[in-house]
Amino acid sequence: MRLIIARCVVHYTGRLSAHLPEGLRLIMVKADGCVSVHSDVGAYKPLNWMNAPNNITVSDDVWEISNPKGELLRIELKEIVSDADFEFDRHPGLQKDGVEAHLQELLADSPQALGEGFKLIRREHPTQVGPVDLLCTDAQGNSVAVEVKRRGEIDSVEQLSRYLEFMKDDPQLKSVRGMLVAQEIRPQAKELAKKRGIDWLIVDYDELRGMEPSKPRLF
Amino acid sequence: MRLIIARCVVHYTGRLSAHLPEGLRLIMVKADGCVSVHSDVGAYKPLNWMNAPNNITVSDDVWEISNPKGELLRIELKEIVSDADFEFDRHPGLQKDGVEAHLQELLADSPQALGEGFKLIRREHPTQVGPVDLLCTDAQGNSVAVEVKRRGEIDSVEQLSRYLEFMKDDPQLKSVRGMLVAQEIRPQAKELAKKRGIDWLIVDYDELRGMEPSKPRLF
DNA sequence: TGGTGGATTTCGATC
DNA sequence: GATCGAAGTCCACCA
Repeated sequence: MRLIIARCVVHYTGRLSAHLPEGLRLIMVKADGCVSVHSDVGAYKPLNWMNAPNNITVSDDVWEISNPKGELLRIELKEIVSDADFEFDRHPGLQKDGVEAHLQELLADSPQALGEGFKLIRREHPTQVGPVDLLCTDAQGNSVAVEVKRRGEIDSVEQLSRYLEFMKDDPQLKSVRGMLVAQEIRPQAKELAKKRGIDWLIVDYDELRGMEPSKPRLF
Repeated sequence: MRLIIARCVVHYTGRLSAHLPEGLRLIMVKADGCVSVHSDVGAYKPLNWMNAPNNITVSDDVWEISNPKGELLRIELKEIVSDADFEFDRHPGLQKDGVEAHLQELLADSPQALGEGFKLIRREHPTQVGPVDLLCTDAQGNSVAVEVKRRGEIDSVEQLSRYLEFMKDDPQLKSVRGMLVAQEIRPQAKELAKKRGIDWLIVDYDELRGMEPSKPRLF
């Protein structure tokens, strides 16, 4: 990884045009050819960037980074304050816990959290327009298509609506209804769900993790 | 901006849990207290990060960065390869050109670009599920709900469909129809629009910029 | 290779 | 502070 602190002017043309007037910034060049320009504010987003694969040409104090999509990043170096290169070992992967997949897993283990008498029929139930997260039956034995999200938004309701549109034609299923389950649901998503006759439920991740599974797990 | 190259172990707990085993990485600490951890791959995303505002406590070789939302980033420094600090001037802003807001503005100025006899009723017309970008009338005086996008995709059609779903219940509006306007529209979005009876129109940004406004602007 | 859906999305505007 | 939509979103997965 090469780290350059330099006074520079930056231009990007591609999906839009963006221009940075002269100023002191960090230019980061990674082992895979990625280039990013950082200011001294904001942890996440660089001011400008070019993801790999890139073609980098350097002539005098002008860098031109281009990619096959026709995007171009042009960096004019006015004054270099620092220039350092470091050799990194291959990065060991990042381990994550608590994302949607895990939430779905917990609910599959404890379908009673969705409602009394709920039973899991199967996970990732296929439809013509994609898999439904959880297919359950309620206490009355009617089918319930469950869409699991970390955060429920309007798109989640749309997605579930599409599934239901197709599932209602499935003679195997008995009067299927939809349920959006998330740790948090936006008001507009609730509005739309209501209009579409879709139930919604807020669940607590930590609470779920502490629940007794309806069936003991194998590990 | 402080740049540390170090062999380190990182843990994040907050919206989820994430763990990085020991490895050589870049730790970036910005003037506003933002902290990010970068590997040598990928321009855009840090492996871990904490956006401002943060509380940073350092004891020996362990950094603990916490924020008011209860998130915690813990960095255990095993070996420091490099540690450098730089003073940046205040960042001059990034200028962007060609984004959706600007496109909407141009179309509001020149509604005739949408069709002969088109007139603007208002921008950001509210519905229960969000505001419609432009509400116009066509030459016949019928309402047209216009969704403006840089790039029209399936979601854009879904979004416009939702608006229409609610607008059709509005007695104020006369036989409202929808129109998707973008610099580029995906084939699948055109398909879906056609199926939904929604018109679509490709507009040229530079051409629009050169158009005579239907009403002169005040600046 | 293109489409789809998730993300510690982030970011900005608006209420 | 909450909410909502855009983003040069990025990214992984899968057909």
